[in-house]
Amino acid sequence: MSVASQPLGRRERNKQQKLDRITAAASELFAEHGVEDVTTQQIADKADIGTGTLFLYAKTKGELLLLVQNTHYAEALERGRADAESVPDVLDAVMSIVRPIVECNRIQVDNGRTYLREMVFGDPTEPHHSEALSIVAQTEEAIAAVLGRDGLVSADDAATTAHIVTAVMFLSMAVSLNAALSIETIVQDIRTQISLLMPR
Amino acid sequence: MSVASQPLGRRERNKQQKLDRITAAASELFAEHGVEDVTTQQIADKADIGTGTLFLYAKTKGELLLLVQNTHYAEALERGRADAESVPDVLDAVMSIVRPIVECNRIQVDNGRTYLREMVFGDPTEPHHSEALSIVAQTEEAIAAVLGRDGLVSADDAATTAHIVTAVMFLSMAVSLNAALSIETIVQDIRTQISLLMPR
DNA sequence: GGAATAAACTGATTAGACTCAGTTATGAGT
DNA sequence: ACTCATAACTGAGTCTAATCAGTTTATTCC
Repeated sequence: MSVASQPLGRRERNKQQKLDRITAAASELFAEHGVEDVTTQQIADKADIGTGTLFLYAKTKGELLLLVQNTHYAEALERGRADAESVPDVLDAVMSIVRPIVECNRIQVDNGRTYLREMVFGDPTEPHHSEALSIVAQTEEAIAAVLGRDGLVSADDAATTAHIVTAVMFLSMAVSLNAALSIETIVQDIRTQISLLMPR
Repeated sequence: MSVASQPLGRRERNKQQKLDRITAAASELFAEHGVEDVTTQQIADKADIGTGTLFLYAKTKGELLLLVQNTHYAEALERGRADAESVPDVLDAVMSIVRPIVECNRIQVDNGRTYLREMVFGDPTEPHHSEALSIVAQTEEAIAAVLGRDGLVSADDAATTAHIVTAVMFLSMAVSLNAALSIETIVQDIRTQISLLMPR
């Protein structure tokens, strides 16, 4: 075998496998019971690792949720970004980025809201948190790109507007009072707000 | 003594005194050490009540913080509302409502951020939480009033815009990445965003 | 005054996230 | 092959918010 074919020793491989088992275990348990009703002990047991080991891979339970949900969020963003390209109206195009994110976030309302809570209030120096922030930044870039594509607004204004759009979207999904609302209602609520932000 | 002069029996008076002692104890301890570094036990001890009694007056530690901070927030709103009247420019007037709220929220950054967290994610059926929501609603009304005072925007649009303003304000104050920023920087950040919302 | 009823109170106990002192596995140097 | 150093792991233990079965205190009604 070539020198580069096995750059990972047993140690690195074990670590990767453990992380995979943790991700799978947390993912399944969170999806089935909701974050609140799953203990870190259950996750450790299902991943077949010690209690303490879990916290070497994610410093808090919240980080564990970020780890699990980031992938879904990133995929939703990708879908929306693709959709937006073929939508002529700017507001509609922005909404085609927003919609998949809301849908993804609302697959399980509690998990979605807790995910947002962790993003806003969690520790940004933790790896999974900073990955989440990077996806948010990408979301704002995608929205800014749509806003700026007709040359009607400056790049600066597009970026600021995109930031407002994510703020509106986050709060609509997060607030307790909206917890019981349907995806459609939330999307409509967001649309009403950002329609006031469109270039006039 | 007249029949009406003592409408409160001993029971009601005791309850009120206890609530006062709890509010005072929590207020002092939170202000001195920050919510995170104060245990509910310390608050109960300082208020001279049993551990369990505390939770008859506030169902969670978060509710206790809402109880303490609501008063300050309401006062800040009142100050801002008064200031705004004498400011001719609409954007400046909105900012004179925003500024005292930010200042009040940032007296102790951790407490301010935790307060916002409780408002967004807490249980709206709890009394202190619902009071907080009522102050938010009043904030939006005050901002909407300023936005609509020149007759440039419809009442509906003013209300929606005011809602966006509070969303922007909340997130600017809440996000971990802004935790270290000065009041001035936060205010400027909010101003930049809401300037794009002004009637054009 | 003295039951009877209900509201308010209490602290020992529980549950669950997270820590840390001690152990084990891996890889590097010889 | 055999140290030695270090990274990774472990689960018993800690800390603290929150609960609840049992107790005290106030009020009502005779």
